Amino acid sequence: MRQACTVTVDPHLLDDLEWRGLIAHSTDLDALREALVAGSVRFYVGFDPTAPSLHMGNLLQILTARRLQLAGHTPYPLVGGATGMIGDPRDSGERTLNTLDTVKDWVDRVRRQIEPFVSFEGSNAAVMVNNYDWTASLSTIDFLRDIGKHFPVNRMLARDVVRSRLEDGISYTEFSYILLQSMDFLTLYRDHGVTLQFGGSDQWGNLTGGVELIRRADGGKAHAFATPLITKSDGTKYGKTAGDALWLDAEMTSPYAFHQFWLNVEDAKVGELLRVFTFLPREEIETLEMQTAEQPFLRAGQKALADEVTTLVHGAVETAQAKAAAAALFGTGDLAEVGGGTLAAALREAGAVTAPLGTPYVDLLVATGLVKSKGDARRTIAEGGAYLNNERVTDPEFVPDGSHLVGDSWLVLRRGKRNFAGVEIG
RNA sequence: GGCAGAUUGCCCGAGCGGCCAAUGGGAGCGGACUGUAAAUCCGUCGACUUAUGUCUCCGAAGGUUCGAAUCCUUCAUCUGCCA
Repeated sequence: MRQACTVTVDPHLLDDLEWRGLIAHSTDLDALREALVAGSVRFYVGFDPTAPSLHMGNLLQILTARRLQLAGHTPYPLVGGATGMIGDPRDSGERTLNTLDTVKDWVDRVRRQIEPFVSFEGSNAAVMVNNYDWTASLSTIDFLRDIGKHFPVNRMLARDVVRSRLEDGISYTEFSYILLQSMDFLTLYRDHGVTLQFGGSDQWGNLTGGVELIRRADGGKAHAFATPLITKSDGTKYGKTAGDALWLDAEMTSPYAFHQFWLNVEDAKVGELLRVFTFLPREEIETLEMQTAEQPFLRAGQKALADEVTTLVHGAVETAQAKAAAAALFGTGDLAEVGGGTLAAALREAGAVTAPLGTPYVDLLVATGLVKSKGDARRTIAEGGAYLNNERVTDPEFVPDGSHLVGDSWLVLRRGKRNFAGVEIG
């Protein structure tokens, strides 16, 4: 057997996953439980390079992989060099294909983002794989004979995603995606003894496709489970609208913005998010949930959540800086009383630009990116949503002068309640 | 290949020669309330400008007209039916 016997596995892993609500669907749960207790299970979870960075939804999978590894199992994180070329079908319609160069670049970036979350050492060291390696050279004939033969089209057509697309159309390319992902599982099963795959609940069809392929092709037994889709309490996705996706890349979503995102999570979701996105133990999470219910204004749950997740993704140093920045900007005290160094750091964290003294306030708003045009800036002022140094600005012609500087050379701009940006005069 | 229909601002969707920067809904943004929450209410939502002005815009390019998102031609893409 290829199972590593030197690793001790945590027998309570599945209970913990269930308590955290991480198992939305699964194949035979008892069989999975048995396997997870018997020894180190080799498992895989795939990430398609659909953007230059992974996002919040992917983080859930990465952390789940980490949980499994910490419990003694062996991760095979997969980057979709091949599947990323094809595109998973989605309800919103046919995807635009990316070029090979783009996909390759994104594959590298995605791989580097996953690496810090798993360990590549020890007897259950992670093994990074790329499905391009066994897919690129595959011949069409082999693919159709060895893989395609096991997929009844009537069943493929019955899948929800496919059915919803039949009206508007779906290309053969996207229709075939499930074959590629299923083949990945089969390949990893054959070559590496991987017997478990998990993914988001939208991947359920693809997950079971692989399990079934292993059964049909090799008569093998494999497992799969799907993690839940995390939505806001009104049922909509987080970061669904363009622009405000929560990226793991610090260049795309600053650690400050990342920390703020978690801090602003709605009360009703804090418990769920703590269970899913942090490694805090059960008792601690239950205490935080209780505090959130009884004294919601303290936002103890949100604070713990923001600190934990930001530390996981960006490290303790960045987290401390994000917190310090928030404390300086949202603090009740006078901005002038915040130390110059602290203020400067806070503003750089929140976003800062430089401009000469005498620049009209409207232009400063545009320069910081708080508004997207001068018209937008004037509108915001008219709506009463524009502030300088925490005081509302009502005059659209306002031009800050030397008397407005705080922390030596800074102007603190704010739009609405919580969007800050700094301007360094120089 | 033939015939028919579609393509509207971030999304969905009205408009079918002037009153259209373009109804309505959603998302977003701001205000009030509060806790950097949810719900609710109000406002806002192309750009420049801040004027009762200019520019860009209704798949793309041409054309008809005093005037086009609206009519015509060609092209592109999608859908359906027939080969």
